[in-house]
Amino acid sequence: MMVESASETIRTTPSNQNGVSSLSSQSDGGGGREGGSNGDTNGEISPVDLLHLQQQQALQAARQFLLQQASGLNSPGSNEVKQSPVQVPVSMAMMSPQMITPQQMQQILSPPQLQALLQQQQALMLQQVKHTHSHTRQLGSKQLAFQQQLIQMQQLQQQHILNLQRQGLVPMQPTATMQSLQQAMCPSDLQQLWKEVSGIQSSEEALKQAEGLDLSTNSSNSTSAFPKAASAHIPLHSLINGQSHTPKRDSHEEHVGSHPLYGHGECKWPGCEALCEDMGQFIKHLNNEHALDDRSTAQCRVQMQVVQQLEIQLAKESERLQAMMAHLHMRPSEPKPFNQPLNLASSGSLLKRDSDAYPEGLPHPPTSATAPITPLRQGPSVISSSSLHTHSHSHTHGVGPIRRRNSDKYCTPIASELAQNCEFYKNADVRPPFTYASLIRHAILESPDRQLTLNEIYNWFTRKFAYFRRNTATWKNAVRHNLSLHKCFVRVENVKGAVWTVDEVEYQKRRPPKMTGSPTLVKNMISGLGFGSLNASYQAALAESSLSLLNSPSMLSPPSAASLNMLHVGHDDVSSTVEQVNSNGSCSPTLSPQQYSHPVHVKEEPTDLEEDSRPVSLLAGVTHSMALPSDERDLEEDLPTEELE
DNA sequence: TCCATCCTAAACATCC
DNA sequence: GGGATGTTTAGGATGG
Repeated sequence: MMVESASETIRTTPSNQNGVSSLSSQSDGGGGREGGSNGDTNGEISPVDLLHLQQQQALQAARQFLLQQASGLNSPGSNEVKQSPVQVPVSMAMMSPQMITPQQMQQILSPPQLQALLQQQQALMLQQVKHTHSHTRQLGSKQLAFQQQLIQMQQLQQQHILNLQRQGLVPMQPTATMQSLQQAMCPSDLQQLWKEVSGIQSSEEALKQAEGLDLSTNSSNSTSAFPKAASAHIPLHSLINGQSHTPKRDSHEEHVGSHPLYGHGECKWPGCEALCEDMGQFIKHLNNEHALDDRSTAQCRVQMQVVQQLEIQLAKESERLQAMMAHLHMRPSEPKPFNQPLNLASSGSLLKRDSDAYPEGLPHPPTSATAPITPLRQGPSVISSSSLHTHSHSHTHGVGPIRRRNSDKYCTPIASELAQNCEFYKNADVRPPFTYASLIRHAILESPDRQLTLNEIYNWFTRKFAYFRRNTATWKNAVRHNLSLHKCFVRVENVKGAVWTVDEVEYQKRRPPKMTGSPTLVKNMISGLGFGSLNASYQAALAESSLSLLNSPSMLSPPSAASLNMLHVGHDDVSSTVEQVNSNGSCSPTLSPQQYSHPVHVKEEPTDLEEDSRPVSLLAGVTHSMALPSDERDLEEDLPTEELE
């Protein structure tokens, strides 16, 4: 909406055609970059760039508007403010604080433009003053400018302007102009105004202007950004009282050696900048020049409103930042396998899926067997890479797999994913977003004995994933290849033949660090960063990264039931841990301590140094990880190796 | 660009 | 001999 408005406004200026073409091409729903005039036809435009572009065009619109305003004001013999041919609402939309920061407005407002705008408002205020203060002398231009700024900082309370409009004195356009200027006025502008005003304005006038700003005259403005109790509606006597304490406080702070109004050898009173050699001189200056009088009171009041305005601006900017972050972290165009209707198990999960952040009706991954796809996890990696390109490299042979390696990269909780999407993966020809190694490991750890024959691994794959019910030669070869290649998979011979087990130590060795930093940092990232849009699985992984530390007996109290629940479904590593806990706690019907120690025979004893580094033997390496106390195991499994050391 | 990781393909060996 | 299993190598792709 704002983009379109910008285009409309900018179209009035041929010099802005560049901005129009590029912006309109982006505002038409992603119709491409065929505009081409901006020279950005080959590169991808990031959302940040788009925002920047929009703001630049907004600035162009604002400049155009101001120029037209100035030209209208400069028309000779014009006593009334002319109605600009520019579409005012459009321009105002462009100049809203959501589009232009005060700094940018300061940059675009050249002195003549600002002067023209002020002159326009001077004319308005002149009539206002004539009406409301008939006894008042004609004010100088700087006084008027000051008064206008006062009014602008109160958002030009509508009641006040409506009164003028009823008198036919003020058209709508200047109202919007002042509002926008007020929104865009930066502290330096105000400082300059202060400087202009402070030297000439009498105390009486300042007081009158301040009185005129009282919100009591604008009480009908329900949308006023200034809380009455917090800013302009503060009774004057209270201000005076507050001011009366200033010298006493100053004398106190003199001993301290610092003063908020004193810095770099000069007075920081708004618009003053008087040079003071030392604090004593400054205090003297403060008491003399900025003593309790009407002018200081008015200035103080204005300063309050400046602060208010900045706070409002900050709130708006923060809101915009939130929106930007939300947008950048959530790409609606991404395939969202976790939003599948088949995601039956997730409904009751404690893990809140990021589907909440999506509007209804977004495309879901196909479930047909004709187009295997690889669901991508929603996580940091997606933001940086997967969202910008398809991430769907497809080989020309065989299964046509799509690369996926995020499970290991970010320690995707397979147990959580499978638990919540098991039906989906069973029925849909969707490649699971896990590596072969992680799938094999999960299959093995999921088995009652934590050991599987190759054929049982095959069966697990085909049973769990529809994707692996075809092209068996390819993925079975890959499974065998992974079993042999990775040292974390240990071939063990038992009475039934060769089985495969998992050496967790080795598995953790080959896993990249999931999250560096202190647990506090991780926890703060989860809780404080506001990444509600992040995939809950990733959040769970993060949480587990910290919980694994927090669960340490020396670190924290036992995890809550919710935490345990999350752990159980949230991470393959941790789920195995929980299983272990359950087995030791006689909650699991599948595992017993005896089963861990059932006789198996190592077929091939390792001989190289690396293998010798394993605990005792291959079997010992397996049993080592399984026999660890749960807390230790948590630490070992969930922490990067460097955190363990 | 380099490197680590992952995936796929393929060759080869061994065992049943 | 054939199939299953296991090992190894090679090459391409991807991402840090």
